[in-house]
Amino acid sequence: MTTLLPLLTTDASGCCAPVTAGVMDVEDAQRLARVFKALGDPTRVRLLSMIATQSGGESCVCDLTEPVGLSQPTVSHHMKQLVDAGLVTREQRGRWAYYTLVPETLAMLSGVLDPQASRAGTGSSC
Amino acid sequence: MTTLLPLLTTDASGCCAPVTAGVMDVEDAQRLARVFKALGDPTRVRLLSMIATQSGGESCVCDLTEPVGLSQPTVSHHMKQLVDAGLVTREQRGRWAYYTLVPETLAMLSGVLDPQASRAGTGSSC
DNA sequence: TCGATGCATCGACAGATGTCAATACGTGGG
DNA sequence: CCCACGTATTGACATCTGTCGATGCATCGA
Repeated sequence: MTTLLPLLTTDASGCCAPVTAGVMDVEDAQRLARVFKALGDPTRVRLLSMIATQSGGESCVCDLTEPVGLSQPTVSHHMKQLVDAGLVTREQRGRWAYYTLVPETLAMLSGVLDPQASRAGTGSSC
Repeated sequence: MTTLLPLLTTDASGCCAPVTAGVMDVEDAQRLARVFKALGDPTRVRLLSMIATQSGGESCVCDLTEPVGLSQPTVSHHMKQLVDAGLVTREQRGRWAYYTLVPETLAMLSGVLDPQASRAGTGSSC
């Protein structure tokens, strides 16, 4: 599991290795940053919030456009960002496109950021 | 506590309120997005990782420039972003500027994203 | 079959962002 | 006091991003 505080790589490979060893590699950083970037817009945060609070845990674009106060194409654009980041999934049902959160992605991010999960590696036993 | 899955506001005010009630308000979303945006760059994620893995939990710019492979002004720029987002603190000691993680901010984000913490409000008891 | 509806894509545009070289700022040493 | 060193700031530039109106593409109902 990757954690952010140490931001250690998934494998606990090198102990007492050079500074950059044990540090998240470039690819992992890119993947993580891609997801965080999707969360880096107030509108998208609100969209996620709306989907999450919606009874049933899913929403269609038509439910989201008005409360967000932006045009339908803009909302569609944001939803695509969230889908590409793996934060929500899209399901077409009839004329409507329903979006649902991906708890696994949220849990992954939560774990990466959790300071509690980051104590390993801080030890001085080597 | 704010959680992201429901992305509910801090106060559990409205039950069975209109759709946008219980949803994170605009200001909260802006604050959150601001921090996530700081995490939305691979370089900054790596910088955080390096600081976290550094023994002592702090690093100066001179330690970060070379492993990141970018110019010193660019690293300084990124560090300012991280400071402004509340993810790290800066302490000048002699000629060097030391940066340290802010565990509280990471914990806050982790809590916001944690799907486990978001079950409240999903109930159908009203 | 045809029109209406929900959503995505396109094209355009202003503003934000990441990067660097050059320069300015502060601190410590001689 | 002045110089060297670590860092921050500035200015410039290319690229990315958020937003919209217009349009295209399915799907459903009549």
